[in-house]
Amino acid sequence: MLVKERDDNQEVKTKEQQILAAAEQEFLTKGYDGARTTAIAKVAGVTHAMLHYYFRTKEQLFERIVDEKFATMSRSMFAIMGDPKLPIVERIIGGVATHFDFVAENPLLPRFIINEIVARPERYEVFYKRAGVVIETMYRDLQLEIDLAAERGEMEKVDVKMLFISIMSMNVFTFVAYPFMEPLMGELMSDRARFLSQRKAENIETILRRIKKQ
Amino acid sequence: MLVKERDDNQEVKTKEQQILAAAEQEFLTKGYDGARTTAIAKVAGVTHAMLHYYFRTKEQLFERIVDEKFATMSRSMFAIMGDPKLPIVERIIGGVATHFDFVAENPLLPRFIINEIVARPERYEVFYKRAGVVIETMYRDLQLEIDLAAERGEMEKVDVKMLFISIMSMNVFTFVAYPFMEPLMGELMSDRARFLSQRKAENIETILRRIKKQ
DNA sequence: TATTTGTTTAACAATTTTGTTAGCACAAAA
DNA sequence: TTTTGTGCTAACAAAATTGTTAAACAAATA
Repeated sequence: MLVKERDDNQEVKTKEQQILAAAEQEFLTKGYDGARTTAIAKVAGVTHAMLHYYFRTKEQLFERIVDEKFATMSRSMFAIMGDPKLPIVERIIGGVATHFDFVAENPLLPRFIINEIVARPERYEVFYKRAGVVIETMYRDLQLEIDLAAERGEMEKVDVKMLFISIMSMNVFTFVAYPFMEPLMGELMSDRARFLSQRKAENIETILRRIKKQ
Repeated sequence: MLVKERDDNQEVKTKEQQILAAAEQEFLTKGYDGARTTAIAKVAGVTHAMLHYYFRTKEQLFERIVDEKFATMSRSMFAIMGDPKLPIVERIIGGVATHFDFVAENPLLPRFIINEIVARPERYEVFYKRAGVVIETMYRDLQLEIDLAAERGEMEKVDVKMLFISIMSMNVFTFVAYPFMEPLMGELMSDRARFLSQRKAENIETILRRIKKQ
């Protein structure tokens, strides 16, 4: 009985899915150390024995979440690459916007990933082995395109990696530091949606000015 | 016997100081949940009963560290304000540089603070109450100065708060995301000191272009 | 020297958290 | 109808972690 149905034929989550959903919430907000399997079970609405029945250990449940989160984060980073069909400047600006939206949809992700990597770097060597090569190639291609555009006088000659770090900095910080900044910024951040749209425009403007020929 | 001395008359840390030093390291790297009082005691070279003798609870020991860290972070933020005697553009650029150096000296601080605030926001209402007012006044003054300079055509008219967020974003991200980025960036980040100096220049350049009149 | 005060340790206690197990209930298969 | 397997619960077990205490010891003080 993998998919449960109610009388009215609406699909309902299986217990396993309920546990996964609760675990995602708990791990993303509190991290591995702060998360409690009993709390996860409670939120999921099952006994904690149930949790161990399905996932055996906290560690294994955590891995399920971590794997998915790393995959999501990889996709978000590739979003910065932008649409290869566009001219380079629009491509970069489109990349900033797409990346911003990606992080906006997963605002808890960056802090979670960074904390994880600091806590147990060894664990993610596999991830880096695969990602490193892919990224290096994509960087080379993009750098080539930028250098050509720069020679044509269409933009400033910049280092792709540095540019990427700047883009990630501004987009990620917006969400990671939100809880810290919000009470300090008064009016500006009181309306979250409004602030985010302003911030997105600001990040785009900042990057645009960085790559514009002066 | 508050200050211990050795035969050779060199000063040695008291047990209390040893515990505090070890606790700072443990809490900054692992956070409250990940930290273990036994591990702190071990690093400090004392029994864990000793730790409880001096600080009674993990909570109280943590508060000692947290208070100091929040003070340090406040100072780092005021660094962005720059030197009021300088012309506004130099003042801002100087602020970026000083803030960068500040974070460089406390690379573990931002992640620690953010994690703390996410974990228990209530606890820091006091901090925000005090900081909020001070910051609001300083913002107003700076914004005034910027608006005047903009009217004189010396710089672009920008929102101070947005500018501050951009500055913090780029400077803080450099250090917070370092462990995550380093294995992805190959050559660029293999020499930490070299990378940091390049990154500092890049952050300054980015902010400079943001406020330059076009 | 005797007394007091503060420091240290070892052993223990309490609590929290994770993980296990025996067995019940129920549905599908034989 | 019996059997088999799965989902599930309650109660228990184990481990890790924090916190306490009594007593030994050392240092300062009267």
